[in-house]
Amino acid sequence: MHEFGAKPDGLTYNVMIKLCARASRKHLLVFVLERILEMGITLCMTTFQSLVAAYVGFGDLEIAESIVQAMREGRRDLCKIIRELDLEDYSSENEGDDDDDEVFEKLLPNSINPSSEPPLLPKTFAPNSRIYTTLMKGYMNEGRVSDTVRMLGAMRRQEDDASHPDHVTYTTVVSALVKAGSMDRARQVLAEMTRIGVPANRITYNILLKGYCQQLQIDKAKELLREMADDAKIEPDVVSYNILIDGFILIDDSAGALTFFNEMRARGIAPTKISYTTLMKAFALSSQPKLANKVFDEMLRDPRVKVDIVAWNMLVEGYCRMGLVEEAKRIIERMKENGFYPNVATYGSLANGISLARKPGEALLLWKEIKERCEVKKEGVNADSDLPPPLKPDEELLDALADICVRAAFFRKALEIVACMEEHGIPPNKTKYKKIYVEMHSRMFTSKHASQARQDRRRERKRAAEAFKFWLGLPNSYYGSEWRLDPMDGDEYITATLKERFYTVLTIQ
DNA sequence: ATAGGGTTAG
Repeated sequence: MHEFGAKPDGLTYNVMIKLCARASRKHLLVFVLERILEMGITLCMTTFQSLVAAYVGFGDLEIAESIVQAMREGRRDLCKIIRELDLEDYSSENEGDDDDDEVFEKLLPNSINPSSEPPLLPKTFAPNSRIYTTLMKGYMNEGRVSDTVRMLGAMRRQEDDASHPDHVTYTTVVSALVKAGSMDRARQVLAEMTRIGVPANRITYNILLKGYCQQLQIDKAKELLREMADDAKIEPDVVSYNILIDGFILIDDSAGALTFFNEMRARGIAPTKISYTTLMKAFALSSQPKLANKVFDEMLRDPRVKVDIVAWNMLVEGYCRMGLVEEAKRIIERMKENGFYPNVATYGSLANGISLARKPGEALLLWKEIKERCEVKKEGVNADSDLPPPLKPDEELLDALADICVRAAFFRKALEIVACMEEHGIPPNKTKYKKIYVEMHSRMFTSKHASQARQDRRRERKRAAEAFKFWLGLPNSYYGSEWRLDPMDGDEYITATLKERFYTVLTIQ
């Protein structure tokens, strides 16, 4: 920056706070503040605002609260306060990506050798309603409704006008109440807003609409939609309608969803990609993939919106819900041709479709594709940009695949998948797999009349089955008959990582 | 794409 003769200002560092937040560098936040002070840059309220928002984003309400409290008390040793709290729960484990270390060291050289005495604020800053509201959001995020409401009361009692609750503060309270399912109390807050002359806006109403939909009170939502237009003179927008359309899905009414989609367009409100995708969801979830496809085609034709991965996935989901694997695979080919790589949601839908269609062979193909994308290819990073981006599988996807493989007696693959689950910190549902195994395969390989040739062919599968039983903690050829069939034993006995374990087992014989 | 409190799809 200096090379270009440009000097960083307060805004620069507000961006940097956001950068630290996005890169999961909580412990660096305090050094942004210190850097601003060391460079003699004029501090402004937005910096404190950004800081509190960042800590709230990290879910660290202790530091967020302490900043607000220190500001209230007019303390100038804020950096020291934050540093000490930061130290208490410091762990480098979840502090971002090592590769970014150098960048941050350059941006915040003071973070490497922190000054022994953190700098003082040049003057004091009193919190304003924005900062209070940000802290309030922290309470809301943690479901602390009574703290949210108590905060509102405290703000009302403040002497300075800058700290009084405004429409955003009230909307945050409404949101907290709605999240807790307290629609009546939320309506009381809305009434209070009108009464005291802090009028609700479209966002407030949209939050309430969402609340009624979540409570499956679609009639109340429709009523409120009318009320906001007729009484409050706030025209519903595309978000309001998207919420209602989704509300119809929640009560299994795809026809109602379509009606509202059409009503929205009749009112001259342009659908967004979310509107289209939500309507597709209505048809996908009601086993009408062809209708979902029609919506998708209309979305393709609408120049105002761009089809994205979510829309493609919804299309795939529609076919997979019906177990139409071939159609789903064709869609996935098309999405690839259009430059979209399938993601966990795509593969998750497909895995469920394969399970429904009872085509375990498809699961093997899918697992092969997923496995290739799970492996982090260090060498390929700089070269071929054509490589699909690495995939982070989730529990739903891997569990669906493992389930299929266990049912189909693909034990080697099942072990690969559970190993992958452990690598990604997902606890495999051993109890479920054990149940499937016992119910479906416990009599496997027990036929005494099999020919020698057939027994030879089965050897490899049998070894895999034994390894799988070992992992499940079921009696197996390695531990013989002394093994008790106790659901807890397997978990307690086995301590090595799964990968080490089953590879060792497979090479014993 | 790039600070600044509250809402919508997978």
